[in-house]
Amino acid sequence: MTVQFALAPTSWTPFHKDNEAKPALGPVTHFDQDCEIYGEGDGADYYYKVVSGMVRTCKFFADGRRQIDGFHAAGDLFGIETGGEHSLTAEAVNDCSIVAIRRGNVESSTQLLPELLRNLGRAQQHAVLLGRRSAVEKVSAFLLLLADEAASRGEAVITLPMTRQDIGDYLGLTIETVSRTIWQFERDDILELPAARQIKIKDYDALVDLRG
Amino acid sequence: MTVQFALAPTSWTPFHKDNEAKPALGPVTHFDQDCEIYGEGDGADYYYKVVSGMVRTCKFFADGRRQIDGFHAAGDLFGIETGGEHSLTAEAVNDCSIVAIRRGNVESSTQLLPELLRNLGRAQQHAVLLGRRSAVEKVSAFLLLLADEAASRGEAVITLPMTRQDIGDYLGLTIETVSRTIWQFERDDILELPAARQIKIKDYDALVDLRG
DNA sequence: CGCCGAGTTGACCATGTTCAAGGTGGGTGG
DNA sequence: CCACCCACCTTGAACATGGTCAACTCGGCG
Repeated sequence: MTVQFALAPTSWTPFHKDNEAKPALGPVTHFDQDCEIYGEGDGADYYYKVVSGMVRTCKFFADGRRQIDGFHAAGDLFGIETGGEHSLTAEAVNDCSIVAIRRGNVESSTQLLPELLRNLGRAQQHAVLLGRRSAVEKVSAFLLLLADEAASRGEAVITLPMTRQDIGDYLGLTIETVSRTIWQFERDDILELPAARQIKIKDYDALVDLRG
Repeated sequence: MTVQFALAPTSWTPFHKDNEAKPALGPVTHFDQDCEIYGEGDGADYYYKVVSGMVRTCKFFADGRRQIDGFHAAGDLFGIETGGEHSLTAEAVNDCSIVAIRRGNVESSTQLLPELLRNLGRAQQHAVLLGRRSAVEKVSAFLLLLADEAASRGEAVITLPMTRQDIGDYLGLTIETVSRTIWQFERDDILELPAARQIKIKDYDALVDLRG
């Protein structure tokens, strides 16, 4: 793994040089897998947009546990904070390209709003997913999310960018439970697993049922 | 319980008649305890602001389980949605007064933004609280939230507006577990319970420790 | 006084965690 | 091209946390 530093605000250069009321964009920066994009407590002068690849935002606890707050795919905005510093850590799930956007442009508010609403809706959905739901419900809900995304890209098979550990930390489950649950789905002829990181859904409706 | 209907959009009348660029406000409406303010699937033409009392937004499942997404106190905005309809149900935790604000005023965006950011931050915190945390960690985190709010109002004792069931559904725990955990805290001299709905924190630091 | 809903307490049990071992596959170097 | 290695994943068995079910207490209100 190549060590890389987070986007340095000092190296920021405007992308749009005309008078359009567009947000000030930094250069597209590449991050290798598992690289930190920003850390908890870093100044939140910029927010970020995924160009390609996938980013996870997460919280680390003193005992080493980790809660993944969300996965962000191409087009998603992340790192939008209420205070002056980031409350989560952002890392590259796989190799990815990111654009930094300078915060504080009031004129960008109207463009920001829809993205912000989307993030809020997702965060709420995530909370609903985590509370008082069984492993089967959590995993099937997660797979359905991925399936819908894949379908919207016209893909019939889900290719997982993230590890079982990532999934577990997102769903509040151990890797063992995630593994067992997925295996159970395969046994029940709901899924097909051509490879470890590939999932083909054979019985979509069954998953919808199991989600609860 | 008096049955009351949700704010009827048809009965909306402007509150501000001058030319100020303020959001169009509906009248302040009162809701009795446990009344529904809006339901999942209702049109989201308005969002709402709590004037007094407390509101819970929650998701109901087919099997009767309920996940509370958040509690909203005086001054809080709720019901801000990404789509055309509400994805959650809003109910009055206790008797409360609510103002409806018409959605779609572009000029209100800049006023909406900070509230939206706050809601996003809270939702993220909530997700972190729900995933892979023990009952002790969840309850202590919840009590600390309440304690800080109470302290900001200059109150030394927390007065709970919500039932144990509400707390359980917020934290993803059963009422029994909530009850046992709080009782354990009292036993450990961390809390004092003058009444069922009153909590005095005796050892704040211990709670911070337990929160993890 | 008795009822009723909210809360507490106890005993048992199920789900998911923990710990431990074994498998698999992609990449690297001989 | 094959052997090895390592990270990732899978599988199994014991265990613990919190859920379930049930009984009981408490306090407010008719």
